[in-house]
Amino acid sequence: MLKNMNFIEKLRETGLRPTKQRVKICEILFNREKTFHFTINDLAKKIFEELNEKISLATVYNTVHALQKKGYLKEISINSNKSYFDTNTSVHHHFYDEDTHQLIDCDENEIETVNIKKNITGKKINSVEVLVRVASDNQNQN
Amino acid sequence: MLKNMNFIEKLRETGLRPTKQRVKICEILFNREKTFHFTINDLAKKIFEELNEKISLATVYNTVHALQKKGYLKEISINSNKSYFDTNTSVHHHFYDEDTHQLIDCDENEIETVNIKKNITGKKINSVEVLVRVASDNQNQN
DNA sequence: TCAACAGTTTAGAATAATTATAATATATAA
DNA sequence: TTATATATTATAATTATTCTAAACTGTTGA
Ligand SMILES: [Mn+2]
Ligand SMILES: [Mn+2]
Ligand SMILES: [Zn+2]
Ligand SMILES: [Zn+2]
Repeated sequence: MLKNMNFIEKLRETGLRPTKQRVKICEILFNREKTFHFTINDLAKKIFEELNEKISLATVYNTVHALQKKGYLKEISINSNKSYFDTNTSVHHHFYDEDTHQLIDCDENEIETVNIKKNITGKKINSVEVLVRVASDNQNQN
Repeated sequence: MLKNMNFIEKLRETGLRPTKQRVKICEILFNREKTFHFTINDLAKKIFEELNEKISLATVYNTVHALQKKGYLKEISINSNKSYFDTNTSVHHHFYDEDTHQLIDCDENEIETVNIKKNITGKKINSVEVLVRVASDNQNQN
């Protein structure tokens, strides 16, 4: 689902009825330059800021899960108390800023391809993803 | 906290009172050959199997968090609905079996050192960890 | 055009993991 | 042994998420 699209068409193509709520959520999620990493709460807050009316939390959950199922969103595991979602659905790596709790995507060229030497018989590799945890460097005030 | 230790001594050394419950939990967690990856529920179940009396869930949480704070346990993020803990507290990589929901540690030599080319000014890297998701290979029945 | 129907939204209830509370019990220092 | 700080426990509270069931809306085809 790319930038500045007709989301009504797009939703219909993927078998999702283009309701007012879904179109608005798609605009918020996908009409942007960069990858968006968010929690359900981030999204609900942004919806309320951009619209003046609010969309039910249940609908936000429903829509995010529907978009995820259709492959337009990906869930990311950073910590275990809430779900993060990502508009970049490719297999890719992240920096996680432990101070600001922000996720940053890594481009292909920023992390060398990870070489896996282990093989588990009967199992295939679905994804290989790196998480780089960073925090402010208060040590070297030199 | 190594295998077959006097956990009463060990706990006292780290400033934790060696209560009956803590000693028993340490025995279950650390008296084993291999790394133990577990959820609070896994641990609570195992406690009830090995002891005949049960330890309050609140105490299980308290003890796991106390051990984590002292550096004897590490929290792992696999999915966002429950916490996984790891008796291997070093920075290391994992295979996650999406069929069985089991975590497997990677040895140093099983994944080549990940080369990070990106630098974020003012931030230092705390850890670089790889998660390899695997699942049963039903494709090649050839 | 518009009724019919399936799919969607919604508020609120239910669930599940985790954390907080506060009374009771225990470990340890004096 | 006794006093004090800490820990355990049952239970309540909290938080994220999912479920429910009634009201609503998008779409289809007469
Ligand atoms: Mn947690
Ligand atoms: Mn989830
Ligand atoms: Zn991303
Ligand atoms: Zn591990």
